[in-house]
Amino acid sequence: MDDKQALAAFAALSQETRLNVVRTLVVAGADGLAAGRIAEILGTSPSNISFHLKELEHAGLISMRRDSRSLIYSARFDAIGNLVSFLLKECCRGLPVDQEQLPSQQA
Amino acid sequence: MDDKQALAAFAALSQETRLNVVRTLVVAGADGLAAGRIAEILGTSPSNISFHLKELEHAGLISMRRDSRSLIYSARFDAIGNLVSFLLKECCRGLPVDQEQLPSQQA
DNA sequence: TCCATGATTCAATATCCGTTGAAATCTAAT
DNA sequence: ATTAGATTTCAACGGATATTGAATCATGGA
Repeated sequence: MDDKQALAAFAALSQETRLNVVRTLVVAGADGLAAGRIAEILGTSPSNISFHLKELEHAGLISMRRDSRSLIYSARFDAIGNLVSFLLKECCRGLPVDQEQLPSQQA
Repeated sequence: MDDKQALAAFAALSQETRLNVVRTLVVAGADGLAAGRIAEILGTSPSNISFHLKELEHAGLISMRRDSRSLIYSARFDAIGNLVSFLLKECCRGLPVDQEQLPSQQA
């Protein structure tokens, strides 16, 4: 994952509705969810959810397929995993995730 | 880490200069770096780096201390670690990060 | 074909961000 | 007290982003 992809992913996740979309799709798993169902769950309008879904898709965090009239969106677990790896590699130098295991960094 | 903190952290990391600031400070370690030095390394202006440092500090990803005339900024490894944990917990259900892609502990 | 459904696109608007340069602040040395 | 150094703050501007409602597109059933 290069910088550009990571920046796009971070931007995508920095918006409340989109973060909740990703969470919802992660829970939904490989089956995914129709756009309208996501809008319903998150309590937003069709056009608004469509806007945010497009942003997430463009950032590579979710993918879409058509099933009859519905457009089904699902989480791209590989992309999310790559983002975690990016954070660890580029920003933590591979230090362990758990707070207790980190050397105390006072500043 | 709650949603608000995570959203702020993602927003902070979604900008190229700020991502590079974090990387630079992670490499610098606990000693940190003066604002002017960071600006120098990243090739940007004092006022610009000040703006971005404030954003990162507000997001909780870096912290500041004064040393004489210089303001020394350093990475908050705990916060970065918490963000990784958040991503894994909330967005991956703790699952699928390719272990082989994780960086090994570097000297 | 005609209609209903599911979703996207468009246009308008308001707000938020990032950049720039000048002015102000804060600290230390003379 | 004056000056220089390090950094922040301010105001202005342009560009990006989020929201809304109406219009449009695509699909499938009667």
